Amino acid sequence: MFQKVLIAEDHESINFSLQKTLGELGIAHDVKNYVYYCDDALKRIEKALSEGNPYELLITDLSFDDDFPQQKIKDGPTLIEAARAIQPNLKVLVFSIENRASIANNLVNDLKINAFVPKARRDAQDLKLAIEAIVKGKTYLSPNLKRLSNEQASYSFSEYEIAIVSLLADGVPQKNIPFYLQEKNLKPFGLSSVEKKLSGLKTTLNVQSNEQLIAYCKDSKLI
Amino acid sequence: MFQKVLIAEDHESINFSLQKTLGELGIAHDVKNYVYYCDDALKRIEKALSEGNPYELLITDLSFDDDFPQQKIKDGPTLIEAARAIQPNLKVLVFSIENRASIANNLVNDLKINAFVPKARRDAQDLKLAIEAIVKGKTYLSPNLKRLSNEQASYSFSEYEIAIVSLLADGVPQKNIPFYLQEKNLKPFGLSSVEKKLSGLKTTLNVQSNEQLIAYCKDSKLI
DNA sequence: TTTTGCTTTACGGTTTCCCGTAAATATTAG
DNA sequence: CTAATATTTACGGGAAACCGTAAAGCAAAA
Repeated sequence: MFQKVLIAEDHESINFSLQKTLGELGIAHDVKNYVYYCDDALKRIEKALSEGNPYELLITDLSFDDDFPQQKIKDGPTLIEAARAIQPNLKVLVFSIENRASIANNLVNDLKINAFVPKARRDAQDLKLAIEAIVKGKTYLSPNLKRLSNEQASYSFSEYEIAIVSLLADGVPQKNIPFYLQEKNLKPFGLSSVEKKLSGLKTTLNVQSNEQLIAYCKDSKLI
Repeated sequence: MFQKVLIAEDHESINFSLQKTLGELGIAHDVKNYVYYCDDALKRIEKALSEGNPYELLITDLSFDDDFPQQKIKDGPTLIEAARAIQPNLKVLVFSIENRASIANNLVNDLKINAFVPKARRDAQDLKLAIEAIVKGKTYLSPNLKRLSNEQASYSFSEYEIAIVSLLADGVPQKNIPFYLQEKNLKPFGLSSVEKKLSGLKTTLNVQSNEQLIAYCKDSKLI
């Protein structure tokens, strides 16, 4: 079992229960090992590393509430990247309210996280299973993750497509979109191309109107 | 201070930390006083009442994840109504991820809840302040609630307006909306009336297109 | 350079949306 | 019951969106 684990979680109440769960796994309890800000987390990782007693596991949330003073690192993924940059062998467990399997998969693929556990019913037990799996060198994806019905069509939007849809959602008339695309150096920017792209998106996602397309994108948190 | 408090919270980890916070306030710890389902919560309230030892305070979440077996009561507001129906003097504290002041205010006005605390930084301290305020007979609205910028324009949508906007978001062409409205016995259902209503909404909310209107409604969680 | 194939843009016809006005219907007052 | 008013619906012209096709632009290969 791990001896040295760092918790980065801004919500006081969840931070508490993480401590309790670690305690039940026999992991030593030290007030210095749970922090409420990403910046503090990175500092601890640096310090522990320089002292020759590095952390073995980082448990972090994905999103952190803004607060004063402004933090340099504002979310979990950025923290993970920064931490791995100075300590590549650090294991990472993400504990988040997010429960979409696609998000978890992307984190495993892109940031090579070792486990993803959503905040949900029986999440404390879930955490224990995840930590035990990591100890054994496995990657753990919680069975509580929800594979959404629209995930089959979980078409990956390009920057170009997101730009168009965002403009629509901001109230820009379709016929004016070329102007804004050109401003952002995105091409093709012709009105015909915009029309074709929107038409193609609607076909791909099986929606009938621009309105439904916007609703879909909002639901998928694409925009 | 309260002697008998019931916790209704489906997330295991948050349930744990609530117990810890209550303990720090000197409230007795009993495994029967924290439940993971609304139905269980109501049963406990009934039982305690019939035994002549009723709960003084209910701490509940707003939304509960679905689970098997299906529960009769599926969310916090419904639980609060049901509980107050059998025990009108029960104090209620809502502890939720929701942090919009408008939602909290509506709960205070409609369901007469006694406190609202959002899950956030320092939420454990916030909970203590809330409970102490309730003990003194006060209503507590957390200072961490966010008064959104669009809240000034937080125009209250009628069932009729939500129906129209929902149809649009479902991909129904504007010209077919009259048919669906008639099916739901909503009037006026003439196409002209629909056009006027949408036009009026866009003026009121200061948006330029149907697409932006849908985006606004999704952001405000109206649909 | 020319050819070939692909991407992007332009164009035109049709449909839908938008919006002002007028007609029809419902509601209320006298 | 009639008149007055408000609400709802119908209509029509103009703008925007939609969609297929053709032209133009561009890049790689001959």
